[in-house]
Amino acid sequence: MRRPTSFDIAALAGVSQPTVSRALSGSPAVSQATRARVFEAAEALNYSVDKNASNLRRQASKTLALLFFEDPTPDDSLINPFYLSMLGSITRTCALRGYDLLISFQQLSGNWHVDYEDSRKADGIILLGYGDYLLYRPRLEQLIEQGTHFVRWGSAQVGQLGTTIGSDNAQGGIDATRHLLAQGRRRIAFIGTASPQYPEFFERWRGYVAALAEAGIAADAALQADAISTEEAGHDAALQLLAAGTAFDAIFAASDLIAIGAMRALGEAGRLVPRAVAVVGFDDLPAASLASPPLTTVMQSPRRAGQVLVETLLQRIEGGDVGNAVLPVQLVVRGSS
Amino acid sequence: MRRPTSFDIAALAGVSQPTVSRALSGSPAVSQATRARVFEAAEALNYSVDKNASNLRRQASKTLALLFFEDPTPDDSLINPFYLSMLGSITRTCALRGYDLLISFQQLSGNWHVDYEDSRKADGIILLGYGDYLLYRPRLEQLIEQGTHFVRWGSAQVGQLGTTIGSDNAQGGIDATRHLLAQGRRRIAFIGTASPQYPEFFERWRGYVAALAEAGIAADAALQADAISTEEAGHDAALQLLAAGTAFDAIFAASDLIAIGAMRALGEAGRLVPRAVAVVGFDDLPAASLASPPLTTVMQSPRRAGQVLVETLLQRIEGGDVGNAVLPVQLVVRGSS
DNA sequence: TCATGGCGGGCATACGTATTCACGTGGCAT
DNA sequence: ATGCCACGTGAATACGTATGCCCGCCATGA
Repeated sequence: MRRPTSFDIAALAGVSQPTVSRALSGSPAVSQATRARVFEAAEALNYSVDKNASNLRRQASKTLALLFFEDPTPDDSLINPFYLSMLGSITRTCALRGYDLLISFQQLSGNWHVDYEDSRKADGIILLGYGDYLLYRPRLEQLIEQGTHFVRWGSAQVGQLGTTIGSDNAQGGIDATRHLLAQGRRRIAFIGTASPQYPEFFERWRGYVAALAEAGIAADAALQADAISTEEAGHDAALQLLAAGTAFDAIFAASDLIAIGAMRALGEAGRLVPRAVAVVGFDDLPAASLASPPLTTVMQSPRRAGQVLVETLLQRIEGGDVGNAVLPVQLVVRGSS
Repeated sequence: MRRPTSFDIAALAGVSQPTVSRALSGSPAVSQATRARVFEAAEALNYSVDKNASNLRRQASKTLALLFFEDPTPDDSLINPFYLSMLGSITRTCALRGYDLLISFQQLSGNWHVDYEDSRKADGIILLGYGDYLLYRPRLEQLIEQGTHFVRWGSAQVGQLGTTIGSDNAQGGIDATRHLLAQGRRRIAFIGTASPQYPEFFERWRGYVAALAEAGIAADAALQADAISTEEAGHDAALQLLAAGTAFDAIFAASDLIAIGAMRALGEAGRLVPRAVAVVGFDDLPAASLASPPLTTVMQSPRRAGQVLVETLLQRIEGGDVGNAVLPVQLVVRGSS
């Protein structure tokens, strides 16, 4: 049997098709009695509104698109776990607001900027992912020019393109470094990157430098090693530091994965954590508390992050002129420091 | 300026609207010259096909829906990491085949079974999640009755409802247990559940029993403790085993999270891993190799799993009559055994 | 030269819902 | 009693694309 349409419901309920539409969409222009009849008929025929037709007519899809970027590991399915844990909260918030969620993984260098909202698949876009800001920027510019509704997760500092939601990375850097200083550490290494090309890491680094300055310590370039995102990179960067021979008694890693990689390297080199080297990470991944020793880290709340992202995007879609948001972070002290 | 439609392209290219449609969708009924003109015009106006209109006309959405279930932790965003790592491969395979992916988290007890394909939001559904099969079953029955296209991840044994893709859980149980036996362990505990209500765990348990039988050992009910999915449950179950006082020299845990929880409990009780108790898990989560000691486990390939799920579903949608698939597993030996 | 056939492309219409507009009916106030 | 208004509903149409059908043109063969 053919799938029922609103006409079938209309016939069964003894009203016209438009009335069916009105009744089902909760329009106040239909009486209670009629509404009840319509619902009954819809129930009987197992009817549900055809999303495509509805979207076409209304010129809106009640759908958001979530775009993940992961440039460093293009072919693998290794998404940063922190983003994955946002996913739950994003989908839930969407559902709560009656929106569906489309999801897609993208190469940063692809031409994703001309897609989802463009073809009316989504009313707005959430951008998630670390990545080289230089690659990112021109695409953001095009999105803005097109008038696409979007929000992104990143560094919510001024001068960033588009509405951006992010953790208070600088404060996190300060908290982590102060904590290490309070433990009596003085030679604190930073593994991450101090390049503004990666604004989140850059902010964390600035917090680190600021906290050192407070204690009257100048940042030492020899105590900084580059690593982007992955456990592997953290491992290699730590090895590099060890090989360079510069003494250090603590590491502030720009992410938990980096920190875990670094701890592995320290372990291989026979340097005890936290005795010889204290380690602090950033993110509070589930893996952080499972590591050994459990990793002290700066917690970002993926739940809150996801909520704010969705709420902000919806406000933008509805024409609101909302700005960036900075979310608080919190130091979680565990065994590694 | 208004968003361009196929009529605008037609006017610019000097052809009719249907020709634009044909040209863009690659119909052979349009000449190279015309096609080129159309593409040029589309490019110039920054045109892209309106998905809603296209879907409406074609009565298909070129979209799949992915439904996650997580009954044990209903309010939290803690999805089983194994499913999350499938996500990457699922979205990639979808993209490769020109499909979009809708995603949604569901309560097992909700009425998700009357939604996505029903309202033409998706052409088919992928079901992911552990969970009580008793809750699950009636919904599956309804899906089948409705003629909805779906595949699910689970135990691909006979007697399961719907097309199911799953790992070779029984073989995994056998491999893990044989491995422990080969290490000279004789008192091997099983943490998970031996209830057919959770078919995947049940299969793993059956493999465990079979391998024991091979070695002339009868399964001892005192060496079995219940735990579903979570790290917490694994921890508690292990404590329970310890408290019961029955001696054991190895644990086969039905999942990595359980194994990690169990190792934590062992650590708290001062039982050394692997010296006093060897531990083997199941899944090969990223966290498995980060645990200490690194967890020996039965690897399921999330990449392959995602691919097979999508490919199978697409075949079903295209009318193919494909059956279940059992994916091979592989034992990964690490420090915990 | 004309018939035939094939190919490229136009015309018309279908897809199913949401919305605008207009109309009828009933109640209330004058 | 009449006029006005508000409320509930129906008729018509818009949304933008895809497709069945048909036609005209050009090339080929007799």
